[in-house]
Amino acid sequence: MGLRERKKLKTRGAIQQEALRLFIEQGYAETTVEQIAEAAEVSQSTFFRYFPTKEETVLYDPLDPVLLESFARQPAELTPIAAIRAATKEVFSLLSEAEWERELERQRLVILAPELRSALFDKFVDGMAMLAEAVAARVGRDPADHDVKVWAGAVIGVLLAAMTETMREGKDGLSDIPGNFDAALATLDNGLAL
Amino acid sequence: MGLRERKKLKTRGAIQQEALRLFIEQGYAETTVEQIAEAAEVSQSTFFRYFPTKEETVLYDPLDPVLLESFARQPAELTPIAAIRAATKEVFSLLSEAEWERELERQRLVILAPELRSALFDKFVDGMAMLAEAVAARVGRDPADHDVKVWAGAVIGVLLAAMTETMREGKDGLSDIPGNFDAALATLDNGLAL
DNA sequence: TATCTTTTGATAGTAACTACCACTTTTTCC
DNA sequence: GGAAAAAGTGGTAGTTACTATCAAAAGATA
Repeated sequence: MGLRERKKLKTRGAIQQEALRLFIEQGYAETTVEQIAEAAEVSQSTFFRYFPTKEETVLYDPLDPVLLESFARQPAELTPIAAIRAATKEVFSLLSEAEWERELERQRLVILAPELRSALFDKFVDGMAMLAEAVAARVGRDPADHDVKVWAGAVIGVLLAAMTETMREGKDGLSDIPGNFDAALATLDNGLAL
Repeated sequence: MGLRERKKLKTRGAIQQEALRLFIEQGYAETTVEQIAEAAEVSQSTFFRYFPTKEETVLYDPLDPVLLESFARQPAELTPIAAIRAATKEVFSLLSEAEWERELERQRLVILAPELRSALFDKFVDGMAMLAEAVAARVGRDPADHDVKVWAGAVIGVLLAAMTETMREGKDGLSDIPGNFDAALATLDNGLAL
């Protein structure tokens, strides 16, 4: 890996880290891009070269691809939903204490700042498409298949429900999205009796 | 109703109408608030007094409350999902040709403009909460009940899937969100077999 | 008519984001 | 190793959504 690429990774990391720090300290809306750029020791121009919007500094989730890969590796006997649950469990258990803290903090930020929450939409749509593709490969169907799409939609919807549930609790430091997500998936897998 | 109130309704309507017209003609991002204000013959200050953001001129959906009310009136024998399907069918059949056109146009706008799509998130979250409340009343459970929330999440997720499916088709003038939604709900009601 | 309240428009400002250009740093090729 | 090409950086000058403030106009009330 050339020097140029290493430098890029470093600046990207620095910007994101300083952004998160400032958001936590002062709040999202109260932090300007100017401040972030200054703290990361780059110009505003550079900031916008690395992140198309201020939102993206928080919204980028490095865990997504890891989760998908783990999902693909789960044994074939499991139902698709059981495979999701196993994958999330595996990935989160691999996280170090510090990474776990950082991830929870990020999720808290996303949930608490209304501007960020609304920007989440596109992430959900993208996630749904990726999920549809992954499960299609798993059960040997077309990703464009109607049932596959509906299934992915339902799973993403359940994730949304878990998020908002966490949101409502979230006065204190709990905010256990993964746990709530797992419970919700279990319910969905059991047939959604009402 | 006093003159003051009538005037307010009129300005509100004028702003929204001119906004939609301009968005369709020139695109959402290409239309400035200044243009809308000018077309509606008000100042920018007044614009922002009526609509907190530019987005809100498109995002307000007058059909939501009507749908909920219809849902509550559906016969008790129907499963909750069957009740949703019956309600949407009823409400859309009540629309005049012109209203239907206008509603489709609005939905097309929301789907096509990325800025608007991301602003949809809060609408979905709100919709999910309202749906949870409605279905809780219907089956005699607590709206905070875990199963109820998961169910509402799944339904909203399925709606999301129907929307994106429509989005992908949507090169031509089709864009039949209600139809796709109905089909997706049918699948969900049959147990999401994969 | 006189006064009190609401609505309006004008002005000035902030902050996110874009376009452009000159300058420096890294890579590539001889 | 050095020159040319490519990529990355910072600065400046915009545009636009949105906020704050205030004086003038219009409507309600008596």
